[in-house]
Amino acid sequence: MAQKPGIPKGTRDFNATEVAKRSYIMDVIKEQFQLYGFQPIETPSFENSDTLMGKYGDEGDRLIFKILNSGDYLKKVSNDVYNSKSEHLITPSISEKALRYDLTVPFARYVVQHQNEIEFPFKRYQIQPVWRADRPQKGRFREFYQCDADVVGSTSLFQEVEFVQLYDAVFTALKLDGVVIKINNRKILSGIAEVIGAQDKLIDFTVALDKLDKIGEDKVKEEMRNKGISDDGISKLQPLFYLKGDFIGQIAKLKSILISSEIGRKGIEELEFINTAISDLKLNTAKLQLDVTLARGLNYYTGAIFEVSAPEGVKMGSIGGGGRYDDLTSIFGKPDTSGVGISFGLDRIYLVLEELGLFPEAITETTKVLFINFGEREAMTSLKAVTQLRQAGIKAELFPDAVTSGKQMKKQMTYANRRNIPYVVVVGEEELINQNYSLKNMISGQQKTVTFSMLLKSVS
RNA sequence: GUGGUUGUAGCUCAGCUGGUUAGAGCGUCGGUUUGUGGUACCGAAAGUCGCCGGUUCGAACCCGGUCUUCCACCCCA
Repeated sequence: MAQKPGIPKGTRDFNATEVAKRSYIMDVIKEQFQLYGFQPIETPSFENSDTLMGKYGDEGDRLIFKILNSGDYLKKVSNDVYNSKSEHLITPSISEKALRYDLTVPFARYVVQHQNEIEFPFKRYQIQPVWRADRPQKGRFREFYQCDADVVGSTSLFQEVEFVQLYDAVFTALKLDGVVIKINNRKILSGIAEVIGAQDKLIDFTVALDKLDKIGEDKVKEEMRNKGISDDGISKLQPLFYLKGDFIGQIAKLKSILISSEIGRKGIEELEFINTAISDLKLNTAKLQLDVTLARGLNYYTGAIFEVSAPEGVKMGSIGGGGRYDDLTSIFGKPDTSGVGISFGLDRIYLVLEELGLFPEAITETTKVLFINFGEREAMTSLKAVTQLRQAGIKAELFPDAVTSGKQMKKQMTYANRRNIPYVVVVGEEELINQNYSLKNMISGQQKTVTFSMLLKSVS
């Protein structure tokens, strides 16, 4: 055998079953997006580098796939730059475009670019692939789909409330019970940083705090110390490490910690509003949980932060995330436009549904009736019946190649069996003479001779 | 980007401290059954042991590089 072809690491081929299952998830999400009033848009798979670079931090820049300029791209590079061997200098001069890294930044660009055509508040959804030059792991790919819904141009906290409901609606529709919608607020994190005198180290502080679940209290403190947060400040955090219990209880404790911080109090107020509304409106299957250690997400979140984790017992990272960003469009020249949005990780949801066996049987259903092909005359008669069945909305097909021996018959039956086609119709010489059809049920193995109207009725 | 891990037939995997013609199960194909699949029996095909190089009389096995898989970190859906 010749050298086998392959695909780049972190990418995948999808077979018919996989495509059907992925479409199922996307259709459910789309349906809910539309029920909540979101309109679809699409943006190009690659953007100008300026649009993307610097929006995700240094780490993000590293993970953006850059597209090499066309033509003799080295010719334009000055000798100084060329000899510098510095990627920071060389990359911009040989690459001016890059594959999109997420859907939020291109959306912000879209909003600014089309601001005069858009009615605000603008609610849009977008389901498209994104690319990251990451090292693959379970549930982590270099090409994957994001399903985003965002609202820009409204500061109302009802948006946050509706997004919690939307998460609940989608996962309920997917029969994925028991997902946990974790919520936090950047203002609370800012408030805490303020209280411990580490306002300038907010990012370092939150990144460390976020790891509490994973590495434990001691390591978190160690990391904070390494980042230059004072021991005095860290000791003030102590109550945070034991902040357990229900939403209201946690809020009460936070209030006492953040009493001196105006921004912290504002964050608490927002969380209370959302929780009160959700308690009143009620969720179907999801749970809303306050998690003050939740700090993931991009540097641009300013208010609410969301993350959805799979039901307990499923080993999978987050299956969704989002938050409010007050200033994203100002990077592109449109200040004072608040946005809030959420994202669904299609590929991870797929893995979770697969693991729990939650895909409906029906989605992989293919052809329902296969006609055995005995030759030209028989095939023509069969094709007439096939056409009528199709008009009646029944998936039907004729085996394209004729029987030339008994083995061919066997081959066609095997084909039907492999493809899980539940009915086979035999139209041979006998049936042609008698103007009837031999209908075989492939599950029971029973066969009967019928007229067309009986055939239609049997397979409907 | 850092550290580790994996790669043998279409698939899942054996293969002892390096030693003749590299094995199994499942699948595929053929036959028992020339108008009948899914279960049974018989038989067959199929592998430059990820790729390149090195050590050795001799390498699937040891060493180096590279690609790939999965995992941890970084970060994240």
